[in-house]
Amino acid sequence: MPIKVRFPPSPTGLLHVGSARTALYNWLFARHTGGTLVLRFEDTDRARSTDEAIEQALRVLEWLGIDWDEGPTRQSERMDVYRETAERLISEGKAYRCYCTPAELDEERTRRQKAGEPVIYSGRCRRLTAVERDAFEAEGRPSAVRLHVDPAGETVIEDVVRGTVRWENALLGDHIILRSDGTPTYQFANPVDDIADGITHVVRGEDLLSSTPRQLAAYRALGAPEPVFAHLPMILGPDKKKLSKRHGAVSVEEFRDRGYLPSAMRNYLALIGWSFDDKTTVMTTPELIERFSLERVNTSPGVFDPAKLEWLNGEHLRMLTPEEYVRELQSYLERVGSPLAQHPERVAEVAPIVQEKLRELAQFESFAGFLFGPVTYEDEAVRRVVDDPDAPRAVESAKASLEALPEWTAAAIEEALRAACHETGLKPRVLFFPLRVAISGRTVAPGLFESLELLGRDESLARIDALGRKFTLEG
RNA sequence: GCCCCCAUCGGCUAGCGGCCUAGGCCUCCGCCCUUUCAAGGCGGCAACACGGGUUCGAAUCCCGUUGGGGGUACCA
Repeated sequence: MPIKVRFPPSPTGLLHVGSARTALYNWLFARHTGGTLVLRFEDTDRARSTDEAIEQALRVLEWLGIDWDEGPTRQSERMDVYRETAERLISEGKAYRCYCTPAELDEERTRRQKAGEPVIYSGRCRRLTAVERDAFEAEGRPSAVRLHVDPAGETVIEDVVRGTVRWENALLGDHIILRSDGTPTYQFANPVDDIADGITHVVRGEDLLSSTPRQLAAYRALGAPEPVFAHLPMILGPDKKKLSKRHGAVSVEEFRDRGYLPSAMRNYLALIGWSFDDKTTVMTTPELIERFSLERVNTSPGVFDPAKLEWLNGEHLRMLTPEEYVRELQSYLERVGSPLAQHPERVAEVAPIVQEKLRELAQFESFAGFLFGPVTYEDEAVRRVVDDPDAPRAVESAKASLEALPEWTAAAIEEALRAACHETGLKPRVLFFPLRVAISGRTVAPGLFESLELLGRDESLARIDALGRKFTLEG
């Protein structure tokens, strides 16, 4: 039987890395097996669902390169289906109307809680006589619809990642499938759609494991074949708590905006809860698709580690061809509205000398901005030069050799500067450091010789002069 | 309270009874690359939660404890 999976986010907030990982696993599984992926928005909670959230989710999926084969559908457009299905269940005696008020339900809950009993619905309204029911209706009492869950026996699943998991049916209670306003609950809309869509594998977060028996009760009531379940371990914040907005950088778009590559994000996300073997870390997306399997998903929750993502992004940045790198960099600069985006030719010239160092494209502006316009000096960098007794000599000698240079290329510059080292007896690190600060204003920058070449002779010498004046003034 | 899940270095993980004096990656710390450095190379610190079993033999299997997580909604 062909495999069919789905990713059904509820558009009630930002799609964070946890949901993105779930989407990714479904996608990898579908692509690996040649199956089908369905995208569905579960927006039955009208109060909390927003169009903005849907648009955001779509943007994230597009950026991540996760495409789908069917949908996106919206549950809010299928309200009549859920209602009709619930009605049918009522007429078949598998569901019933419940007239209990929130206050009554609340009271029952606290009473059971105190008594140390499982907190489930008593099933009181299931036993209502026709007369009692008519009375409630006449009274105009609102009613919800509950699914009658047979308390006998147990519900057992063979979870692909967790193995056998079982629940006593007596501990389930009759849950609500249709609210009193006529809208379906997740416990109902979700299985109804999964059945309608012919979903064969339900791959989702572990937070949904406990709700599985309730959904399976719906499958049974509807006489549908059960899907295979795979509950993925949760992704936790650094405090080992469930991921939330409180944890800062967990919104996928935030990483996109800092210049992360989708391929790096996919690689990193794939590695929380899954591994290929004991050695492989860096993987391209085709490799991920080729190697992914639900059987190798592990059971324990994982902490989201931005540091490793950052490292991995550097790896993926370096895997790009020079041409690809320029394209990524230029489009990144445009997307974030960087002024440097105005100079695509310059970006193309500079890109090769930063590719080996950057971990995030967002670092580009501070790392290479000095090649686009005037320098701004970091206090720290200037101070270190001013405090260096050898600096004046270094600058003077370097300046002399550079001025005499017939040809302004990185190779010639390197040769001249190394000769200057030899003449002055200064170590390269000592002689080069003030030059780096002079042209870039920073202690951390791309390669010195390449930077000088790109900057041009006049500008380079002007900056070296400017720094020289700085320490005749301050030193 | 009740139900379910989980438990290897600071983090991600490998390990599915002997190959483990526990391997890889990130982080951190050193050293090297007669150029800073966030790049590269080399090296180092660092873990089987605890207690009982089972077994010739347990990180691996079973039970319990502890700890963490999730659910227990007319949220998803």
